[in-house]
Amino acid sequence: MTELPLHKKVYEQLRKHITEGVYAEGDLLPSENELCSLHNATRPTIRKALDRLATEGLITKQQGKGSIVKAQPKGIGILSISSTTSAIGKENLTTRIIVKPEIRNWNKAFSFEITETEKEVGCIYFERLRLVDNIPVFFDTTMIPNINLPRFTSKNFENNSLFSILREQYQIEVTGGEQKIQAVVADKTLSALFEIKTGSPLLRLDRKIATNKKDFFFYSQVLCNAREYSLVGTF
Amino acid sequence: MTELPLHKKVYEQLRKHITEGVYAEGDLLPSENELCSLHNATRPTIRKALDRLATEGLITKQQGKGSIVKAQPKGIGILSISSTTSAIGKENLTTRIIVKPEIRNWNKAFSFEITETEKEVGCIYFERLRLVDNIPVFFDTTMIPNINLPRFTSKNFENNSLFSILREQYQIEVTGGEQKIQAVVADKTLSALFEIKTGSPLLRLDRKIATNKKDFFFYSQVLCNAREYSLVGTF
DNA sequence: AATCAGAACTTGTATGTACATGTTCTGATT
DNA sequence: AATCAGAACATGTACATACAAGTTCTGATT
Repeated sequence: MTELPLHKKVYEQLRKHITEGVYAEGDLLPSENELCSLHNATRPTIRKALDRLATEGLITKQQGKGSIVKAQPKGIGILSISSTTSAIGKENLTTRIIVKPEIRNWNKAFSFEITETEKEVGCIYFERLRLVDNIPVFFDTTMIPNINLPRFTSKNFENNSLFSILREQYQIEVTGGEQKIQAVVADKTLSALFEIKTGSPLLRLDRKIATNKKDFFFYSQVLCNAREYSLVGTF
Repeated sequence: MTELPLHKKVYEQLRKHITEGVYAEGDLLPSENELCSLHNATRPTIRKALDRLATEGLITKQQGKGSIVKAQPKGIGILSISSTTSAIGKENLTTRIIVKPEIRNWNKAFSFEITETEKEVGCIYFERLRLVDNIPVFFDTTMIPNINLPRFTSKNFENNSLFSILREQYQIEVTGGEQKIQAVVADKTLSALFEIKTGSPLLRLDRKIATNKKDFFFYSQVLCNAREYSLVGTF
């Protein structure tokens, strides 16, 4: 267990407090100097945490006034946040495994090209359906290069998020990634999964996810019925 | 004309050099110390510029090695970048005005609520079709509160981007915003505009755009035929 | 010639300081 | 009582410094 940098700890705590409602929309966060004494840190350190919150759209900063907590986007923050669980909160989210984790050969990861090494080792493949308030909202397919993940296929993804498992059991942290977004229409299979009409519009996100392990990426494709829950992001 | 902060100037210059190809994909940027002497700045200042490039996905930083220029996303970077022009480059983009700028009453800005003040002053409304290589790719509707923008409706949007006009003639800078993304299917009107079949999938982006003028937002809805050009973003 | 320790680089984290600039409150003056 | 200058406090920018930790090159030793 490596020690988290101070500015990250401060960021995590503030973020948690904001998302959990300790500070309400429109509230002022403690001033930078107050946060300094709270965390035994100096302003540059505190400011680094606040800057990140600002670029992620959780607060706005106003010179002379302070850091103001922004309205929490009502939709699904999957564009900037890394995991579905943190995007909508655990309470209403249930998961149904459609295809259990298994080893497969692969030549491409959706619309992303993969390296020769990745092709050789194959991938761990699984499909999940995520329901919000018992309505199917996401159908996601995940492909992870089959390197150094002993006993991975036997893990249970119903109650634990993929990201937690990677972090806690394999020390793999998600550091970022890229995604492509398209609109598609539901075919027979998808309309059955989402319980919608064939021809209904769906969002498709192809994501290449980067980690703290160099050259270790994994890939996921998310199909999203964004009728009730639209995807939200800040820029 | 207010002086730009040093860290922003450094950021702008590096960004320009990267997008213009002075540094190729995979190249190392000059080290932080080299950039310090280049710009007569100190490391914290330089690092602030580099950090922004990193969070925007233009570079990755590797401890002990340096700042590596990332591959420029091939798709349309509309998710993180603010204007269509900068998203795909001027060369291939042409604009067709569907509805010329005019004053209208409004009660909502697409899926965003607006304030009483905004309702009272009305909005400047216009619709544009953007073609990439002569193929219709974007259809956007813009609504701008009708405050302090003299002679705005007579401006020409075919050759100048909205963002340039706001910046150069009204000193309004875009500072950020939020957006909601949905998938929709083309109705009769849209299928005619995009020259596609009725029922084809389209992306719909509702955007609320924040500026340096406090409480001054404007709104745009972009419908996007993302079949050939998928939307790309980093996170 | 191959190996390996270490120097010389790189970025990461954190402190301390100084002054500029915008906002809010307060108290003396009117 | 209302007004307004200024104190107090907020964030914005920038400097200088120090050490930690990862990467790469180099040269002495084997």
